[in-house]
Amino acid sequence: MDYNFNEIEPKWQNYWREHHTYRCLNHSDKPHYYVLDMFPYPSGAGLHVGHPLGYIASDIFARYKRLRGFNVLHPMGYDAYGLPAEQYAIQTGQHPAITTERNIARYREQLDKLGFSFDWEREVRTCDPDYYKWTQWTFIQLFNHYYDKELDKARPISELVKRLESGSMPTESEKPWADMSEDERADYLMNYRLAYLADIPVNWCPELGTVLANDEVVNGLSVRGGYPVERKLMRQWSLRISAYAQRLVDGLEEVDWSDSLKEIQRNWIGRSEGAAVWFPLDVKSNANVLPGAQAYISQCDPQPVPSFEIFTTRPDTIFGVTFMVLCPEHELIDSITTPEQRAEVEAYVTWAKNRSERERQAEVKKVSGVFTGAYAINPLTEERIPIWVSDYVLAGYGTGAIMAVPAHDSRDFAFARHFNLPIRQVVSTDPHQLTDPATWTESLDSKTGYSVNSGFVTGMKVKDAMAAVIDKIEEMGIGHRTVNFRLRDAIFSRQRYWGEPFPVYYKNGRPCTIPVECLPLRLPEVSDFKPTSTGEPPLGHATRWAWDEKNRCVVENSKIDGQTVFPLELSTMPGFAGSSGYYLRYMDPRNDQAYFSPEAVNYWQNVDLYVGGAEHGTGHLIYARFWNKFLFDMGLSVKQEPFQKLVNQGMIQGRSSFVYRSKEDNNLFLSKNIPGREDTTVPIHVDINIVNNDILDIEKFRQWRPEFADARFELEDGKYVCGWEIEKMSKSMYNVQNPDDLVARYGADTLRLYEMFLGPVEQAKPWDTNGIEGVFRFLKKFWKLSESCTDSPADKDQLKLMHQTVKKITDDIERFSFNTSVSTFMISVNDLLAKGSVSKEVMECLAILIAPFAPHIAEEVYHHLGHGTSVCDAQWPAYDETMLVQDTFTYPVSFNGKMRFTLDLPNGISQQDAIAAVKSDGRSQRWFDGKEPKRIIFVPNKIINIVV
RNA sequence: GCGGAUAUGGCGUAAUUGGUAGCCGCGCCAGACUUAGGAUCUGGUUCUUCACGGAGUGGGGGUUCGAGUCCCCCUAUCCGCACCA
Repeated sequence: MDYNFNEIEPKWQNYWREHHTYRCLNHSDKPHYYVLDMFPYPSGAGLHVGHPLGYIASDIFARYKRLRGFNVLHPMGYDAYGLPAEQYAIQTGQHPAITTERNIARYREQLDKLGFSFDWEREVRTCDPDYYKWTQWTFIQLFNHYYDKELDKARPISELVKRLESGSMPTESEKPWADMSEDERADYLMNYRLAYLADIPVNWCPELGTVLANDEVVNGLSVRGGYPVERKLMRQWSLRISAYAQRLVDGLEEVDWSDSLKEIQRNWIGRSEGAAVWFPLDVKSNANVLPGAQAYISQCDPQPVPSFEIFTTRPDTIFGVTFMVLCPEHELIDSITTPEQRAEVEAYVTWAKNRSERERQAEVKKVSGVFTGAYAINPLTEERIPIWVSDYVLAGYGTGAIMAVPAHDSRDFAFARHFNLPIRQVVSTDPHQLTDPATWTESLDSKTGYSVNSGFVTGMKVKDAMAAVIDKIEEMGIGHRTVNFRLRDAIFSRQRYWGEPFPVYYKNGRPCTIPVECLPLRLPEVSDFKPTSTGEPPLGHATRWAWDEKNRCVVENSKIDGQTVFPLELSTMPGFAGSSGYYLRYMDPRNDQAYFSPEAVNYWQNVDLYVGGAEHGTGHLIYARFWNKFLFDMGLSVKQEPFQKLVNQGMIQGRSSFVYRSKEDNNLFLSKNIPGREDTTVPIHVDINIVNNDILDIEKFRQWRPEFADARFELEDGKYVCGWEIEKMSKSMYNVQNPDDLVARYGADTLRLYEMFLGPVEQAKPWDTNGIEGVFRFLKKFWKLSESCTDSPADKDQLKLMHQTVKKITDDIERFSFNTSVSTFMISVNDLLAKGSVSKEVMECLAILIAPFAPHIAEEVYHHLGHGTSVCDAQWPAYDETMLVQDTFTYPVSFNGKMRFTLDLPNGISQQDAIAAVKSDGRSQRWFDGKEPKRIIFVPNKIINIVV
C-alpha cells in the first residue's frame, strides 16, 4: 500500500481530539515541563510558513519531553487585541470582534492540520472578558503599589501612606505630609505608583490617532503602518518599569537565553555607571537671575551655593570641561538666560520643541545650539564655564544637562568645532607626546590611557582617575556615584478602541480604580471606531460609559453628575498588556476567582522553554519580565524570571521567482540562461506556486493572468528556467508560501520534517521548497520499511543501528538540533532498507523516535505494529552504551601530522599494544626506516600520530 | 559610531567540539525498469589533472605532531541600538 497521508493525517487528528490525547492536568506524579510558543496575533492573511517553524520546533520538544515521562504543559492562544483589526474596522465598519473571531477560526483550522500537541482546553484570548479581567486586575494592583528602594521590591501604596502619616518617612518635597491637602497627597502618591498618570512627552502618531511605546517606533515611524510620529506632551498612563531596571539586568544572569538576545536587552535597558555632579552657577555674573535658579536648585539638592546637576560616565575628564550644555526643555534655562541672549535662546527653544522626532533623528549630524549668556563654575578647577543649550542633550536621560569635554567626547567635539569653543586634552595614550587638540580631526573617546593636565589625577590611569575624582567630589559634598538607565517607563495608554478598557474613572479629575469585584469592565459598544469630533478616543462614542460609584456598575454617560456617576477612562491598554502575563494564565485558564491558583503556579513554576521570534527582544520580553517580577513581589508568581530557556527561531524569508520579459516584445519570455538575456529583458515577479524547482509551469503561467494568455517562450532544454532572489515574504512579490498548499500536496508530516530539515531553528533562512521532495521520499521509504516488518528477532547489526539511532536522536533533540535529527532518520532508514527487512522491535523503536517529528505516520505505524494506544503514551527508548561500542576502531595513522594509512585495532587497546601494532605494520617501515620515532601520540578511539 | 552574530561544494547544510572536511538532502551526470514519467531503483558528483598527484572551510598571520574548530589582524553580510553624556 502507498503512503497515503491524506487518509492517515485526518484520521489521527480526529483520534487525538476524541481521546483528548493532549489534555494536560495540573497534578501528576511525573516531573513537570512547560513548553510555550509566543501566541500569534490572528491576522487576516492567515498563517504563512514562517509561523509554524517555531511551533513545530516546540511541538517536537513537547512531544519528546512527554515521551520521556514528563507531564507537559503545551498551550496555545491568541493575542487578539491589536491595530490591524481596528484599522480594518475603520475602513469597513466591520466590528473588530467579528474579524478577529473569523481570523482565529482560520488560524485554528490551519494549526490543526499541522498536527500540534496543544492542549486546546487551555486556550486563552486576550480580548476575552474572562481573560482581560485579570489584565485589568493587574493594572489595579500596579496602581496600588509603589517601589520600595530599600527592600528592592514593590509594596502596597497603603504602606507608604502609613509611613508618611507616622512621620517615619519624610516627604521628598518641602511640604510635610501633614500639611498637604487631599489633592496634594494624591499628586504626591502618583509619583510613586507603579501605574501612574502623568504629563509626559509621548510618541504621538496622528495617522493612527494614538500614542506609541518606544519599541513601537522605529526611525521616527510607527512599526505598524510606518506613519510619522511626533513628540507631544500628553497626560498618559505609564508603567514605572524603570523601577525594575536593575533587576531586569540582573535577571539575565539566571536565564538560558542566547547571548545576542541578552545583549539586546542589556543595551535597551542601558545601564551606565558614573557620577552625578553639581556645578555651581557663577553667582557674580548671574546675580540678576538668581531667584529663579534658586527655586530650581531647591528641588534637586539643597546646596549652599546655587548649582545644577549633571550626569557623566567620565568623571575623570572633569578637568577638560570647557562648556556646559542643557537640553532645550531644561527648567533652568529661563531663569539663567541673560537679557542679551534671551531672544536668541527663546527662538532656539521654540524651534527645537516643534521639531518632529523624524526630523531630529534624520539630522543628528547637524550641530545646533545657542549660548545662554550664563556661566557655571567648574567645582574642581574653579574656572568659569559658559552654559549652552542644544538639542543633542536629551531631556529624558540623566538630568538633561551635561558637562562637555570636547577633547574626549565626539558629540562635544563636533559642537565645540562648530561654535569654535576651546578643546582641552585631559587624557592621552602617550602622556609624553601631546599634540595640539586644535589639529585633531576627532576626539579621543577611548577609556584606555592616562590623565594629563588634570590636577591631582594627572598621571593616573583613566580607571583610577575616575575613582579618584568621584571620591573627591563625594568628599567635597558636590556629587556622588550613581547609575543611570536608558530604559524609560512604558506608556500604557492608547487612544484606540480594540484593547482592554482601563478599570478607571475620574472623580473630580482624580483617577480612581473600580472595585476588583466588579471586574471585568467590559469593552463597550461604539457607534464609530474613529476618534470623536472633539478629539476624544473612540470610547468617547460609547453611550454607556460612565461609572455609578454607588451601584457599582456601568451606566449611560448622560447621567454623569459628578456626585455618584463619574466619567470612565477613554483610552485602552496597549498590545503588550494582554501578552505580559498570559503564560501564567495558561497554568489555570478557567479560574474565575484568581489570575491563577497558588497550587497551579507552585506546580508549574515558570516556562521551561519559550520559543519565538527575536523581534520581541525589546518589547514583549521586557514587559513580560517586568510583569512577572511585579507579580513575584506580590507573592503570586513564584519565580523571578518567567522564561527559563528561550529559543529564537530565525525569520523565514521569501524566495521570489522571476520570469524575464523581452524589452521589445511584451509577449516573449526568455529562459534564465539564454545568452544575452540579461540585457534584453526585464525581470517580473511570478507566483511561486506555478514554479517548481525553478521550472515554470507554462500552462499555469498563461492562465495566471489575462495579459500572459498569449505568452511565448524561448526555452532552454525544453524548459523555462526562472530566476530567483531572497526577499521579505510579501503578497506583492508573490512569494508567500501558505502551509495549506504544502499540506495538501505532501502532508503535514512532510512539512514538519522539511521545516526542520531546512537548517538550524535559530537561523534565518529563505523559504525554498526545492528540497521538500527529498523529505517526502524519505517518509515514503519509512512507510515502505514499516511494511517490510517481520516477526524474526533483530540481528546484531540491526540492534546496533537501533541503539546508535536512539543515542543520536536523543542527543540532537536535547541540543535543539532538529535538522541533524532528520538526517539521522534518513541514514537509518536507508541502512535498514538496504538490509531488506526490519524486525518489529526495531520498527517500533523508530516509530517512537520519529513521533515528535512526524506524529501522524508514527501513530499509524505504531498502530500497525499491534498497539491499541497512542504512540504519545509510549516510552522513549533507552540505548545501551555497550551496544554502541564497536569491536574495532579504525585509527588514522599519521606521520609528522600527515595522514598515511588506517589501521583497524581492537577497542580498548593499550598504548603499548597500539604502538607495537603500528610498528609491525609493513607500511610503517617506510617512515621509520629503522629509526626510533621521536614522539608517539595515541588517543584512544581517535588517532595515532608518530613524529619521526 | 557602539554592540552582537555569521562566513564550508552549483544550493540548504553536517563534522562525535582540536583528530581522514564535505554526512544528509536538493540539483546535476550515468545506468536499470518502464508505452511514458515531475514514479521507482543503482552508481557517481569539492576543485584541478587523461592520470599519478596537487589545492581546498571569506583573506592574512600565529599556537599545535595535527586547526573549519583556539588566538591576533583584516574583509563582507545580517541583526540590534543609535546624539543615552
